Amino acid sequence: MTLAEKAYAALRHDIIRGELPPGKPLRMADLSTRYDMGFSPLREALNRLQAERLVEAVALRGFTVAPLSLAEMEDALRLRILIESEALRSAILLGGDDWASGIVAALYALKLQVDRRSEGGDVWELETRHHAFHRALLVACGSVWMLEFFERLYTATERYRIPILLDQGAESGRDIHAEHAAIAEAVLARRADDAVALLAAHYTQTAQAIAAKMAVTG
Amino acid sequence: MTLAEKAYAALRHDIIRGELPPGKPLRMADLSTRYDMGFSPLREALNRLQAERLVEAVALRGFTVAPLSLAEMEDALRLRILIESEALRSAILLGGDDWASGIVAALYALKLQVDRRSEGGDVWELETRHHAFHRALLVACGSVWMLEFFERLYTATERYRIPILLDQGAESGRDIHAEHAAIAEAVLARRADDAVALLAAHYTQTAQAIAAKMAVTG
DNA sequence: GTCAACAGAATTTTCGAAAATAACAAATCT
DNA sequence: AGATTTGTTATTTTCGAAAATTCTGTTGAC
Repeated sequence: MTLAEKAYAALRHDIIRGELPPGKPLRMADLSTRYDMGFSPLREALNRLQAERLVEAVALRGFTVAPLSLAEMEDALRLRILIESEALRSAILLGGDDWASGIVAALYALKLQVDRRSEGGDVWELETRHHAFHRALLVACGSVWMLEFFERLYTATERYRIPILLDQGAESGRDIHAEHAAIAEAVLARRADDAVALLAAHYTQTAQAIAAKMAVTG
Repeated sequence: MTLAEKAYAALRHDIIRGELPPGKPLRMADLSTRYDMGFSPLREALNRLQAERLVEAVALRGFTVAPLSLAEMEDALRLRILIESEALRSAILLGGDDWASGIVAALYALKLQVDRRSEGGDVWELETRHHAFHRALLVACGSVWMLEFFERLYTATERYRIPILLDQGAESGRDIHAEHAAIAEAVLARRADDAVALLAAHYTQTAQAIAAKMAVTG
């Protein structure tokens, strides 16, 4: 693994997790000491992240962490529903046994980590498995572009979900596992309309929870 | 404008236009002489293009121009229909006078260049105006993510359309201007269903023309 | 008191060379 | 003869410094 790839992974991680907060200027000198490498691999990583809209760049004035806004979050979630609905229908049509068992496995792994949460389970591992579950639903859709946009939008919305995720107690009465299980059940039974409706509802509720949170914390 | 931005624009241009053909290895030394600059700005540009899937990178083995495939083209055009249909409906709902007159202007500018084509009009200018027309249709959709994905997919499909565009004679009996005019008319009359159907048909025909061309030329 | 111009500092951008790695060819061993 | 190792070359990757640019604080004029 080259340094540039390490820099990319590390910066991406720190931005998504909120360790580098939105709007923060990313000075080359600071990054160089923080990640212990020269300018070149950092610049490469920052340019890739710029293309992904995780950082913004102004010529000769450097990079900053991309800002967050309620409007962008709602926009991204709306597009997630559009694209993932289509992808899910395709996957239900095209998916084979590997796909189906992958969903079962991902759901089970997610559940294990969900149950560990109250006793201090790693919240980032939970997030990783959540991502894996949603990807498992769509992976058989047969469209590389849909999967790419899924990843892009998931990353974008993940940044908004972090505050909720870190806020252990405030679950706002949702039973997340039940939602996931219901989606998985409908998908595995190949009830496309049900599955899409459940998935859309899942995201709409997420959007509302985020909006409520952002209204409080600013 | 920094050198890195120049490098990005030049490389992007040359790849999309096919001057750097699919699969071609992009050696740093060659690029350095070709564009007359050092490695650093080139690497930055290549990294951004990698994130846009216009070039592929393998660690320690350099960059190559991303390949083309019929399957990817059909995938991209299918997604264009999905996303642009939704964007077009939004734009028809939200668009004001600026948007509407922008469409009229873009269509007119496009027509001017189309008419110059038989007498050796610049084909790249034609392509620029074609892009501008399709963007003008959607620009009022109110979703930055949709517009971003539109640009991504337009760029991806543009590479496939180049052979057809350069092939002056072979028009396969389509009246492209009539198709654009019909779309614009339906959009301006706010007949969303008609407009979406016409746009989808426009793309489907394009996909077929590309597929036919690729079957011949390989 | 406000605005413009100017120096100095801070920062990014670019270059050229050194280091690291992979691909290739030749030589040695089984 | 075939396979494995060794050395050479080509290429990418990284670093550190120089160049270019922007920002900041101060001075001077109106």
